[in-house]
Amino acid sequence: MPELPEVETVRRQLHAALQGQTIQAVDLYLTGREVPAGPLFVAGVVGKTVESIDRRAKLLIWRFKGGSGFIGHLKMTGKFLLVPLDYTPAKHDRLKFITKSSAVIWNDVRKFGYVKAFANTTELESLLTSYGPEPLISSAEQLAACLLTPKTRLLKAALLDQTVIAGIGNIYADEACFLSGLRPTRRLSTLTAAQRLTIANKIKNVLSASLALNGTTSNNYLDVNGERGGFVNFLQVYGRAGEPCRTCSTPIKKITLAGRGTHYCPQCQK
DNA sequence: ATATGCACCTGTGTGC
DNA sequence: TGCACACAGGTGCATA
Repeated sequence: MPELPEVETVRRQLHAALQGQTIQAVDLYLTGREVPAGPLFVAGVVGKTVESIDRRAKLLIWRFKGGSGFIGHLKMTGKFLLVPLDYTPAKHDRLKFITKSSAVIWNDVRKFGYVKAFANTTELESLLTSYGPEPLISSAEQLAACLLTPKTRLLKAALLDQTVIAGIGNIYADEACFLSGLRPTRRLSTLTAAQRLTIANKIKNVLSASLALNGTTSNNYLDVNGERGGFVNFLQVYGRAGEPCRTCSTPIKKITLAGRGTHYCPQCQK
């Protein structure tokens, strides 16, 4: 579910809560694809001290002192929740990481998310090889250059491809297209250099603006404190099918593109 | 080499 | 109230 702003919000909160903390115990509620080699995973985590919680694309990276750690992908409904030690397990809880003063729950309704251990930096790097540049770190010029080829590709499909630019998902792809005045159905070859630079800047702008409000909760994303993201009130097109465009009042249109619900203003976006 | 469709799961909202 | 169906923030695969 979560895209870059939501994952980064969770990263910041987890990092603040866990840096320097030792994982004293782990409760494993369910073993399956989402927790590969469950007992082995638990054994690799217990007793480790958190050095940092980092992020690459939509992946959270738990780094332990000594170089090992694990990555976590929230996919559509994954959550890390910070809870008190006397917390009662809830439906869809998969893991509980227990520290001296609190605990972190890994909960995932749809089981698409996963955690996966790595033993050292080399193993971690091998898990991160196929991602494009980070949009909040890279310059607009760098991002614009990622949208040149393949020429026949749909703009929306390119934006969703994590190997092109990392971290953009369905919400921010649609929002960035609207803010750029570009239809998501445009082929890359039809974009001018100025338009590529515009959308690159809008990608950075919309991700930053959303991050400042702890992301977007349209359905069930929650941060580690169970709080909703505040950016939902500022969405221009996502989830607004049939509602008037905030700029020109034309009803927002919804189509399927790249297999995803895609929202745009037929008047403002060309 | 791209697009499409489906698969992975569960929950929720809608319309009959 | 029940039921059937569409749809959901992500990816990865098989097929066209």
